Amino acid sequence: MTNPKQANIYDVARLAKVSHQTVSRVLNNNPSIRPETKTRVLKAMEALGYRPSLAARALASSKTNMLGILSSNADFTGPAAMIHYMEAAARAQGYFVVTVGIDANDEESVQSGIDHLMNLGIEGLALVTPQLRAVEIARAAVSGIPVVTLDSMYRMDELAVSVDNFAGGAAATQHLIDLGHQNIVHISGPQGWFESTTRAAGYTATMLNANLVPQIIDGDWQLTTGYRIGEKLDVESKDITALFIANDRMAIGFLHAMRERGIDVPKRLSVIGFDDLEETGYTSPPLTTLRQDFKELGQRAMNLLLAEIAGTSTKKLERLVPELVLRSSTAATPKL
Amino acid sequence: MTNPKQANIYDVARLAKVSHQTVSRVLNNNPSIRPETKTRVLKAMEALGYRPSLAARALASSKTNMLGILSSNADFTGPAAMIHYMEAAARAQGYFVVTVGIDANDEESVQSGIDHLMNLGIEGLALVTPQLRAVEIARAAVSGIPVVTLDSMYRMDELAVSVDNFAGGAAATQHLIDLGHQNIVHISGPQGWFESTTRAAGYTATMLNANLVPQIIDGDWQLTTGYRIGEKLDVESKDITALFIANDRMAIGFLHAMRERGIDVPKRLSVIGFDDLEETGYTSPPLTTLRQDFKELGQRAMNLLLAEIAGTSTKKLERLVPELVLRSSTAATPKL
DNA sequence: CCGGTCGATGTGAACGCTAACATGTTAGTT
DNA sequence: AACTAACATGTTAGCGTTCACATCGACCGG
Repeated sequence: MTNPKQANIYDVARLAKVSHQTVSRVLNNNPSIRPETKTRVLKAMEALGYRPSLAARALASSKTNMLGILSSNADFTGPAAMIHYMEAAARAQGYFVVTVGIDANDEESVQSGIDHLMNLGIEGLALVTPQLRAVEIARAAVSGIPVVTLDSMYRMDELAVSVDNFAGGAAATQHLIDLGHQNIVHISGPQGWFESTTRAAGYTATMLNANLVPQIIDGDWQLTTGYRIGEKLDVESKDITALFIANDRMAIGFLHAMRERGIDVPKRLSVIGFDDLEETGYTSPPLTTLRQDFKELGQRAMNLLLAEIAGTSTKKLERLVPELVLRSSTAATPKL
Repeated sequence: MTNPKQANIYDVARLAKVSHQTVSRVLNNNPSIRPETKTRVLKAMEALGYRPSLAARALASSKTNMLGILSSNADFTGPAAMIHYMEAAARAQGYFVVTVGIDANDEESVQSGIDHLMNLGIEGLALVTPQLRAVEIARAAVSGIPVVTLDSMYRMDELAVSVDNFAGGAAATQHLIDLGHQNIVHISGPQGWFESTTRAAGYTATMLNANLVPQIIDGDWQLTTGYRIGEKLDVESKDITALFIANDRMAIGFLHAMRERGIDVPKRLSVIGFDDLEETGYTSPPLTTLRQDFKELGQRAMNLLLAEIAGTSTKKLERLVPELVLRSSTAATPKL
């Protein structure tokens, strides 16, 4: 278990009776090397327990093999799954992923996070920060390396992968309209988030298109906020029959308030959420919602970034359409 | 925006009219350097937009400034929060954190994850893998650097931070006993997990201590499993009045089943969970549970690791006691 | 007023690799 | 049989730091 000094490329070369450069060639899969020589070198490496020094490699080739992920701390579930799959995709191609968590509302925090990563010499960056402002700051602070944004608006000149939140918002709204609802309220996410504004836009467009009046209540993704809005929402006098709530966490809180108030979901009131958290299959009633595929999202984002780094990039944008998951929180309007 | 070649230490030296070594000294806060010279160098760096090359540094000093986190993919919420705070703590001390996600049930996956990190030359490793087997493999595959385990069993010779799951299991059980329950069932986590066995042990010890008979049903952390167990649990003929469920996700599923079956929680049946997920405040009824402080856990683990690396380590073990959060899913036994 | 010590800075080499070019060897062409 | 192309390998330098040691001046005590 003692550590008799890590072997280097010269030690391997000596043992294999070749030059260090040949060892380097084996390391880098240089094609012009005799199979016989290659095995000899490989064996020497094995025998010495040789591990190439990434630092030396990075220094000599100015390729760090490092990627950065900037991740905002809010809402752990979605991003966490995405990052998990992004890391796997990157590692499959030999890259290391350094994740930096930031407070997206604090510009200073975004800046220092980016600085940290730039000091590392990352070759590419993924932004898992759905807050508009954070993405702006980050993009401005970075230069010379490709940046992919997850869950953002579409800009043709930048790499981005995102759920089509507009389509999702529209689908949710249309689902309620199809059930006969007219008085449909939307509880949105906080301002400054891509998802908020796009989902709300999908809702608004669909409502207007059906000659209905959009009504939006500002939310902030929080479970408690869904609950509080549920506590005091004047369902009766306004005769609201359905709600599209911008995320499942708020919807869970809202459903709880309805239960407490004895308002029957879905008989009296239909509720549809967004995200398809695991627990939404087990709320009472189980929540109808829109599913986002975080795994797919993460993998595609990483592949986009890797392709751009490798210079084999063909497309810049990917867009995933969320899928309607029908459960028991929506039903035909009670007014029929 | 063009990149006229990154400045190096010699460029800075030339501009500041000092030797490159003096620049290096400024970089490393060497005390024996005149304040005047220091500012001059600092100014030169500023002017050139100088960024030290981590690769060169690592090569020359054999200090990579990298830490690894091995994280199993199951259950994103707890680990994700922990990792977030661990990264922040590490970054505060200038370290970079590379997180590798693994499938803890696949030995191959654990091995290759560790390999990846060892190739990087990490100076320390944190294991966020509550599966016994994964921790064993990881510890065996790593040598020469400190390793901290989160949520593990206590071994005096290793760094570890953990929630005192035994105490938590005991507290949950005692709470139910104090309410007058005698026929208390425990739904456990999967075998092979630290948390599973220790929580169950806390339950068993407390039951026996009160001269009650422990009854354990094997679970697996999954929400659906809680639901399925709830569907078919013979509450009536066995006259079960209370359950201690090893995590909140299963408890949420279980509560849902009770609702469907018309079994009143807590009047007929008391239920207590473990974790204090955010949504447990909004289940019906709100769930009594034990809270784990993931932030604290993550920070302490990282500080332990950093102290060990720095050689200023004083303690090896930290243990946090989970806190009982009283809500509405437990009540006095109906048989009084 | 001279050797010794300390503080501030400089010099050369080393870290472990890749890049660029050089060399030698084999085989194909005429 | 000589000439070249292509392959396989070797040689030298450099990537941007830190490390170990050398130097230089100023200050101190006897």
